[in-house]
Parts: sequence; structure tokens; C-alpha cells
Amino acid sequence: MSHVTDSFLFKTCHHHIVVEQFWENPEGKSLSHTNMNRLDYGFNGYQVPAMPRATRSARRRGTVQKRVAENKMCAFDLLATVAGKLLQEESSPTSSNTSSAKDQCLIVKQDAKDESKALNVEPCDQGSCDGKLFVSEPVLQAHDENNCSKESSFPQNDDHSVLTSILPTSNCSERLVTKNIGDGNIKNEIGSFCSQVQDGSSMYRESGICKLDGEAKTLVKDESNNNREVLIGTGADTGSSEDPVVSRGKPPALLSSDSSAKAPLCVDHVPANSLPSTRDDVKVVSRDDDENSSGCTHPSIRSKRFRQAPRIGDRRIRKILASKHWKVGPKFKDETLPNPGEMIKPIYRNRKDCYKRQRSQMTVPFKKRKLFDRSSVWTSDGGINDERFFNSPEKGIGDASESCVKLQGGNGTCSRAGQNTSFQCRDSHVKLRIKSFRVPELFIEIPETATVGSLKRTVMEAVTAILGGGLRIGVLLQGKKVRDDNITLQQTGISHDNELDSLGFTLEPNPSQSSTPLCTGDSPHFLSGDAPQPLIRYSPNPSIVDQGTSNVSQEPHAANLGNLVESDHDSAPSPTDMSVDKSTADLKALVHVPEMSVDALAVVPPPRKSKRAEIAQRRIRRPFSVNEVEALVQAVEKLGTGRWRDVKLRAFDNAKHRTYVDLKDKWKTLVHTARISPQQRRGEPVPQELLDRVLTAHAYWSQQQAKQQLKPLPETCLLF
DNA sequence: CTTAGGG
DNA sequence: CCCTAAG
Repeated sequence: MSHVTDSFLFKTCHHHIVVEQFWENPEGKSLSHTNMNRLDYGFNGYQVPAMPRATRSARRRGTVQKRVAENKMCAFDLLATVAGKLLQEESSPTSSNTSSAKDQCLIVKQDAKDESKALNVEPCDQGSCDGKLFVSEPVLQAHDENNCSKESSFPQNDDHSVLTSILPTSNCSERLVTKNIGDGNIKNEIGSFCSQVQDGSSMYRESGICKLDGEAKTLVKDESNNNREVLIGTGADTGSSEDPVVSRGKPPALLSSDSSAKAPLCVDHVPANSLPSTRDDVKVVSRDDDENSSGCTHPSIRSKRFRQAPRIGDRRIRKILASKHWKVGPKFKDETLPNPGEMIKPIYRNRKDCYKRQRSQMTVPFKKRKLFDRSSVWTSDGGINDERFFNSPEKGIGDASESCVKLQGGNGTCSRAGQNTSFQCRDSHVKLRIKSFRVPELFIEIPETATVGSLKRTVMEAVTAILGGGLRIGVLLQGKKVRDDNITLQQTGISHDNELDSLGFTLEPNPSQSSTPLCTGDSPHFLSGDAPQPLIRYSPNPSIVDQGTSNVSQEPHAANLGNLVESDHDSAPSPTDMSVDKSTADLKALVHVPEMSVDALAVVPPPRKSKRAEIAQRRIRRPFSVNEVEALVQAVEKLGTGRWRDVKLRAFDNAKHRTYVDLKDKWKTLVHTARISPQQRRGEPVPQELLDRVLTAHAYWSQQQAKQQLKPLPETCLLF
């Protein structure tokens, strides 16, 4: 049988969807790590069978750590499935037994062409009731300690449930509550669910954060024409006027509900004693994110933990599931703004870091793709936290060229942005819709010989740097900047019945941050500019400017061959690259792309990154040239095969694109190449002489290594 | 961050 | 080249 350890209630206007997370535990024994991978999800009685597979290495290792994470990732899959099943259920004439309220809400998958496959919940002509489908992880949003703490700080109730999200809506009293059950220690790892809700004829936007690993999840919601509040809190909602709905266990299939939503939505069908392994579950799950947090099993602790959740500077790379199964709206993580000091940390220090970061960002659960953890505007950790409010990709994009921020006034929306603008969204609320932010002007400096791909990357880095470097939100009223943060909206004239067209927001580099070099050493530099439209110069590799390649020694055994290896300036990986004498002039070429960058970057979110390639750009392949091989061989001959860092420093210190891992890998392939017949070799032929040296050196150092293992010998280099 | 290896 | 486990 399965133990439901967590359940989620998705309540739309008329439907309740319960998603359960439970551990399969046939024997009823306590769970062990060996069956961690049995974490499954179910909903409305369905159990989602196919869960993501563990990573290869995970399987190989027989560990299941990753599995949990991946299962988490699958939460969204689950949701998609839920929607699909529900749809079937509701559309299937044979299954009309479920709910009287069926057909009141239609949950459909978005058209296939939308890669994100967001779920669309469309209320069927229920004008007075916006359909909603919202799922949130029982995680306390770290944000808004300043703004919403009052509303969101609810005492926890006795059963230790952690109320994490409440979405009261005026019309339907819809709310979503996620809760941990069991002893309250269970950590639900399901990420927040993002969905779009179509609100009748009104515009709608909704996006959520899909974050994993137990980190804060965010839900961004915006509805038009409805006065709504979005509260995100923790603890039981005992103080709220509307009782949160807490679900637990396997609920009956679909429940219909009226708009009062006060009655328990789901009955707990799981006997308390059937959750003996809760603790185990907790431990297990906690392990998953032990990387950056201790296993916070107690609700209260958890709350705390999430409050201090991952900062931008967190070294940990967040894994965010690409919007494969749902629409990951551009949304900002609910994190508090990092301290200025912390923000610097993540900034690339050098090229190496840059691309390392790039690489690391490509990982995401299924395919291990990492989004730029702080780079992505759309998932930003960045400084725009307080503006968790975005448009769906489809509609906001085109407006990029428009004014800084497109606001949509009107009577319906009480968005977060609005809340932030007017804290107490109670009486005269200002409803704002920020369609897009204008990103500060960027200037890119990149060699003419650079590839388009590198240009993209450069721009990306620049944008990333800006966003990550600390942003401020500027408020423009009638084109004039409102500098006084303490003045009320009313005083400024920003009132609900005002023309919000005159209101604008801008993203401004934080003065204290903007002057920080993006990549100390050889990367982009910020030139702090004037606040609103600062000029940011982004130049890739200033430091390599002086390093020509023209004097690459042709003498294989010349001293210090290593330093002759040209440094990389991210140009196309041309075999002739090394010998081509392009340097200073090229490198200094300044390419202005203000128009492009401004317009393009002003789009929030960015155009759908259909191909994750954009996100997960694999480093371009750069075949080793003979010169490089020469340098490598020489270095290895000298240093041995176990000191790749030294080899790198010695021979490739200027080749930023060659990491010690690369060198190690190259050596590996060289050894292999040397052993195979010349006919089988591919690519630029490596002189046999070099290959011979490779074998010789390899043999020698292998022997040395073997000897060392027996009895540490003084470092002697007998051969050289 | 480095190494060492598998993929 | 990527990804990870280990150290």
C-alpha cells in the first residue's frame, strides 16, 4: 500500500484536484533509501505510474538521491497528467459519474506546439468565477517579509500542517492550500505549478516559479478584472477570514464545491497510523537537498529555512526544470533580495567561471538542464523580486519596444505588483499590469570574428550580469522619475482611478553594483552610468587583447610552449584560428547593439526558448590544434598525468576555454588515438611524433603512479 | 575546486 | 565535451 505523505489540493472554481505524493511501501515497513525511488504521485485516486528515471549515473551508482529530485521534477508532469486525466474523465461520456460539477471547468493541455505544455484551465462561461488551477508547494515564500509578512504569517495549526499558499479570490473564494500531513515533517518537494487561467474575456496572465530542491516556489498570479489578493504565507490560515482548505489523503474523486469553499475539500482517508514511515520519508527527502540546507523537518524550522532560502549568490546551482511540461512564466523567485555583498559573488570572475557557469546552468533534471540560476530574467533571482508579475510569453513580447513598462490599468487586477505598489490592497487598490520591463541599455564589445553564438552568449552574460548585479525598480510617473520611496501612491497621483499609462517601471542597475566588473579579469565591465539608462559596456576579453598568436613558436621544444597557446576569445573554433593573426584590432572592435539589446531584452519574458539549446548551450567544440597538443604533451611529460590543474596553468593558462578537465580529456583521447591505427584516427592528424611521446609519457607516469601507491617516492623526474 | 572516470 | 563522485 501506499502512504500518502503529502497531498495537494488544486481547487478550481468547481473542481478539486488532489494530488498526492506518497511512498510506495508494499510491506508497510519503514522506508529505506533503497526504495526512495518509489516516491510516486497520485491524484484523485490515480497514481501516476511513470516517474522519471534517475540519471544514468544515479542508476549506475545505485543511489536514489537524484530520484527524489527527479520525482519532484515530475510533479509538473503529474499535473499535466492530472489535467489530461481529468479532461478525459470529464469529456468521457462513460465517466460521468464523477462530479456534478464536471464540465464546469475544462482543463486542457495547451496545444502541442507550445512546448511548455502549460495547463490551461478554462472556466466554462463562469464569468463570475475565474477558473483557477494553482498548485503550490508547501513552501514558504521567502519574499515579502517586508510587504506581506503580516498577512502571511499565520500561526501553524496543531497538526503541524504548513499552510503555504493561500489564494483567496474575491469572487469564488478560491484558494489553494498545500499542506504537509503526517507529522508535519514531510517535505513536499513538488514544485509549484504554473498554469494559465483564462479569465473569460479578460486578459490573464499567470506564471509560476518552477523551482526545485525544496527551495522556495513562487506563484505569480495575475488576474484581470478581479479584485484579488494573493497571499503567500505559512502556517495555518487561522487568522484569515476564509478558511484555507486543506486536503489530505486520498480524496474522493472530484469534488464539487460552491464558491464558499469552506467545507473541507478532502477527507483524509489515510489513517494516521498508516503513516508510520513518515519520518523516514522525511529523512529521505531531506537528503535530496542537503546540499544547501539541513534537513529541516520541523515546520517551524522549515519556515525559517525557506525564509532564508537561497540567495542569488548561492553557490548551489539551482536546477530548474525547463518549461517542458508547463509554462514557466517569467517569474521571479520569491526570494528576498540578496545583500549587496552577496550579489557580487555570483558574478563571473573570469572567463572560465563564465563558461563554467554556463555549463552548470544547463542542467535540469530530466536532461539535466540548468537554467542560469540568476541570469534568467524569467526565472530571475534577481533584483526584481518585488515585481513578480509578468505576462505570458505570447503576449508580452511584442510590446518590447514599447515604453519602459506597459501598465494595464483598469479595474480588475490587483496584482502583486499592485500590491507592492500599494501595500494594503484593501480599499483603493491600484491595479497594475506590468507588461514588460525595459532593460538598461547595453553595449556589447565583441570581436568581429566572434560567432553569432558567442554574441548571443555575450549578450546573455551581459543581461545576466545586469539582472544579477542588483537591480532597482524605478518608478516613472508622467515620464518623471519618482525618487521618494516614502511617498504614497496617492500622493504621487497613482491611484486606482488614475491613468496608469503614465506610470512606468524601469529596471535600473543598482548603483552599488553596477560598477562591479562582471568578470574580474577578462570579462565584461560595467560602467556605471546614469541611473535610468545607464550605458553598460560589455567587453568579453579585455585581457587577451595583448596576446597575439602571431609568435607561436614553431619549435616544438621551445621553452614555455605553453604560454604560446593562444588564449581564447570565443571566436569560432576555426582550426586556423591559432595561426591567424588577429588581435588587438579585432578584439577591440566595438559592436554596438543598443537597439537590439534594448528591444530584445526589454522583453520579459524572453521569447520562448523553444530549443533548450538556448538554455543549455553546450560549449562549442574546439578541436585541439597541433600546437595545443604539443603544449599539452610537453606539460604532461613534465608534470605527469595527475596534475591537470598544473598542466593547465603551465601550458594553457591563457587559453581560457581549456579547462583542466578538457586537458585531461584531451590527454585521454590522445592516449587512445596513439594506440589506434592511423586509419582510425579522425580530425586533424596529430604528428606521430607527438603521439609517440604521448604513449611514452603516459607509460612513464602510469608507472610512477603505480609506484607511488606502493611507496611514496621523492618527486623525481627521471625521464626529463 | 580538483581528480578521475564513465558516458 | 558533459556529468559526477570523491577527496
